Amino acid sequence: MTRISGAESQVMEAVWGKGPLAADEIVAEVGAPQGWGEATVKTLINRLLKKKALISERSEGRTRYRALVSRADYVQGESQGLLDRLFGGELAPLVAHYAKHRNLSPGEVARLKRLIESLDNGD
Amino acid sequence: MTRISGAESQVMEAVWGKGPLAADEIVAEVGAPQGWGEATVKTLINRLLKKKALISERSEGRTRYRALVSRADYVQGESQGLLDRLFGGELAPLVAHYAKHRNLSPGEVARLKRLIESLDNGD
DNA sequence: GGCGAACAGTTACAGCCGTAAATTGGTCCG
DNA sequence: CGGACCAATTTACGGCTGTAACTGTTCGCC
Repeated sequence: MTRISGAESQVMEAVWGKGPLAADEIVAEVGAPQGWGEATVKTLINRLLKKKALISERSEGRTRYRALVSRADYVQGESQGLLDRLFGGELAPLVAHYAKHRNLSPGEVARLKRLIESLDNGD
Repeated sequence: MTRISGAESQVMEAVWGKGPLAADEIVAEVGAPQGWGEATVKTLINRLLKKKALISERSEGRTRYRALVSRADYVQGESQGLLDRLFGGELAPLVAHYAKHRNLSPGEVARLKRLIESLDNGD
């Protein structure tokens, strides 16, 4: 339960995105883009196994790794921590900060607007 | 330029919040709440000096530490990283996620709505 | 059934981080 | 001038992280 680190999360993203993957598939998926060697990815996989974020299961002669923690939970923890540490746990200050320092594109503003509206009435 | 770590950021928050502080003031401000000894806080201060996030200046017989990096820059870097890693660099997915998993209070929704509107028309 | 290839898992190592003590160096008061 | 304080530097050490090589195991083919 030691927290998923940055590099490890790349591996998790691959598995979350594509379902259970074999080691060499994970290497192809994240090692290559990241410039990591095969050995490195293996280490990450094993650390994730050890911290029970992945489980290995053998099927049709290949070992595949399946996620044991959900992406939602992970994202939850990460963003919660950031929100709490930096913005008093509230969204509005984050959005304000982001708007001020990054120039939201009109498209993004529109998307946000629709989203907020849907939250406001209904659902 | 090595990035401000978690513990270090506590020290930075104190200085950002209260302006230049002396060592023992920082200890009182962050060491006590966090349960850190004086020595620990000293280490953090020194690491921050080394990475040029703080500078020490002597005035009226006391050495005070002043922030060299702005909170905005720090916050920027941190939240940018999170947004990029977890939400494709866009705000809307973060807001959506947060809404889904944390039940925005109506008050917060209203605040967001006003904020978005002000972004939309104007400035 | 043995051997090599493929694959799974283990060990390694340096750097950063949290936590802290010890040592050195500078200032100011008496 | 000599302590007393305070600041700064150095050293310590275990755990986590990024990065990687090495070893042990399994399975198919001869």
